[in-house]
Amino acid sequence: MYSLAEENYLKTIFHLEKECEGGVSTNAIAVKMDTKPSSVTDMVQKLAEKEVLLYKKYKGTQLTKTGKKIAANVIRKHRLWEVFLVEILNFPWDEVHEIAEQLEHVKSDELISRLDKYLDFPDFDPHGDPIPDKHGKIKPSEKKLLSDLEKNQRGICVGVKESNSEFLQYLDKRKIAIGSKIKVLGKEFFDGSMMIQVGRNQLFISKIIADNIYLKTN
Amino acid sequence: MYSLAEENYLKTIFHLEKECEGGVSTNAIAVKMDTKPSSVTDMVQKLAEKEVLLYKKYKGTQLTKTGKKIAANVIRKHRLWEVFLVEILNFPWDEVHEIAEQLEHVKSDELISRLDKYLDFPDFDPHGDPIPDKHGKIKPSEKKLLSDLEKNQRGICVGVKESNSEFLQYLDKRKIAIGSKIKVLGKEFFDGSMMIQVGRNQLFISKIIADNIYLKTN
DNA sequence: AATAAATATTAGTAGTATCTAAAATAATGT
DNA sequence: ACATTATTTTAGATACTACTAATATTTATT
Ligand SMILES: [Mn+2]
Ligand SMILES: [Mn+2]
Ligand SMILES: [Mn+2]
Ligand SMILES: [Mn+2]
Repeated sequence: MYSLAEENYLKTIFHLEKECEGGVSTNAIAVKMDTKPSSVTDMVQKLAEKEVLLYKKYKGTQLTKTGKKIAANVIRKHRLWEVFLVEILNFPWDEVHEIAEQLEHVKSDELISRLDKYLDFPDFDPHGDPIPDKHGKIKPSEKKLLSDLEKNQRGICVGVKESNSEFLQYLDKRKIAIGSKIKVLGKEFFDGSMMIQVGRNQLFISKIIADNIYLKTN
Repeated sequence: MYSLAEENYLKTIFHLEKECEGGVSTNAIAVKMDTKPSSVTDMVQKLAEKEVLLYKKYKGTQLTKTGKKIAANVIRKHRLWEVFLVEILNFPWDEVHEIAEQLEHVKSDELISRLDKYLDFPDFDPHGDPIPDKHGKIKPSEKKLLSDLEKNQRGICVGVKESNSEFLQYLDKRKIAIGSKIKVLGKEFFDGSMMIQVGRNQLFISKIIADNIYLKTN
């Protein structure tokens, strides 16, 4: 059984592996977890002994198959609980992450299995992130960043990249939600800002915003 | 904010205070928490400094008003989650306690408030125990032990005293549940064993069983 | 009241998870 | 190539929780 701290490290490394190729750095983990590099070294060495990750001094770490499975399971629990909080308890989507951070560490396979069934086996969490299956497998989904679309292209919002509260409330205010139809009306060359149409409304967004919205195009 | 360990101590002492009058002994806490008396002394001294309980060396402890409130809130969360697990996720009543032991420590008032509402503000958990309100107040309920009834008295099962899995499964097998109508057909003088009627069935139970079933009589 | 037994506390140790400060290694710029 | 900077690791300290063994206190027994 893995401790809360161990689970959080595995989860963080799992997420970082998708961005950095070939070994996650100590610093990257420290930044993401808001802790000190020395603490990361300690934990990473402990986890290496438990064989959930590979570690070579000064060279960064990679999860083993076991490590990935444990991490994916924590993420599965996190996202299922988020669905529960939004769909069943009617939380706004910007308030659920913190609570799911706690719920994801509750240990009971039976609980997650029943929760999954009760929620009717959802494939995505409220922010559009895929929910791993019980074996840790994640469906690959072809989604594009809004910032990569060109003028006159259109798509449906399927997720967000960052999901901090301020950003999600920004989207709420502008009626951008999962499922919204978005069309690029114009795109500035030099700063990547855009004029877009969301439903009937037209609005202007910066590249930073466009970099954090995922669309499915057809 | 109180740690998981602290919350468990407060909860345990809260429960023990109802039985032992005038100070809960270190040993009693140790037995109930399956730990060593020396560990209890350590923790109790720490909690005394935080002023959630009163402690005099060799004299046992008593919760302060603050301590009682914290404990009651943990119990409130525990029991609400048990209702959720049984009523919503259809867990059998003998499997929910362990999971609720973990869920009770999730910190979010908003979560509990919404869960309470979603469950339609239940007054009792699946074992018949009262759910404290958000101020920590518990409705006093007049319930009697089955073992205190005499021949020909009758009542409705409203709860159980012990709720370990074996006992609850024993009750399941004999179709004794919350809401069951029970009548005492006969009672042995020397060992307190009874012949009872549950619905249409007659069955024989030992005093130990009768000591753990609560009835409401009218 | 003296002795024995039960109960409770203290002292010292250990495991977990963090931190700061110092030292080691790697990467970068001239 | 060498100096500077950034990154990473180690050493040593702290907080938390629980343990064992030794000591102190209370309670029960004769
Ligand atoms: Mn989240
Ligand atoms: Mn977490
Ligand atoms: Mn319970
Ligand atoms: Mn607990």
